[in-house]
Amino acid sequence: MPSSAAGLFDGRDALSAAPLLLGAVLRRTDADGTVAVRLTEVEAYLGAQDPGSHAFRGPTPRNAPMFGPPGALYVYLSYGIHRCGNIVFSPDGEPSAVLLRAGEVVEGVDLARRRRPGVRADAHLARGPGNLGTVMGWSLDDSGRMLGGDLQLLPSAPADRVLQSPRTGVALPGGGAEHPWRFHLPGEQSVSPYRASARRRASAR
DNA sequence: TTAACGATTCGCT
DNA sequence: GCGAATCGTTAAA
Repeated sequence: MPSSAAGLFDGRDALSAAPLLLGAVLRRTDADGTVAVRLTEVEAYLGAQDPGSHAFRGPTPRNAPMFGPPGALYVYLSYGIHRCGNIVFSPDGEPSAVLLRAGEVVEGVDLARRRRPGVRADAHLARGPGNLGTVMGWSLDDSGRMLGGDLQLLPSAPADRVLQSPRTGVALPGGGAEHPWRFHLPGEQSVSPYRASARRRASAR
């Protein structure tokens, strides 16, 4: 892992690390080229005490990286289609990860546009976790991979202003106002609009 | 083996 | 702003 990011993982869980990731740049290089994204929106997920987390019910083949060492990537398939990426934190071996929800493409805009045909505004290229995954070119093979090499996290100075709100799309108890674990930068075009989960919307009626 | 359910997105109104 | 599409993952039978 890059030495510059190492301190970020020392004894920190996803909840305390999430706001620090805002403004950081994630940079991935593969056969197609390089794309880098400046993170503008993230969400924290914990373990046994967080019913909204994939790790809540213990390890499974899919969420195994969340139970592994910090500094790994956890990629999962959402709705059978979208690849969403997380960065794993795990103080004391507790599963903990930060979902990368949105960002601004700061390098490789051409490649990002090619990966998202039909998108008009560049600010929308990496808006939403599935879309961010698409421009980054995640594959399920990236799940469990450690940061480093062709996958770099470049930390930034802490943002001077961070907004906090309930997590998007999480239906279970602890996903809504009880745990406002979504963090984003103010005034960013790339931040995805908040949306309650389908289940929560239905039950709210 | 089977059925239910999304840490979502996009197109249409 | 609303609603359907879509298929892997999970838990239960």
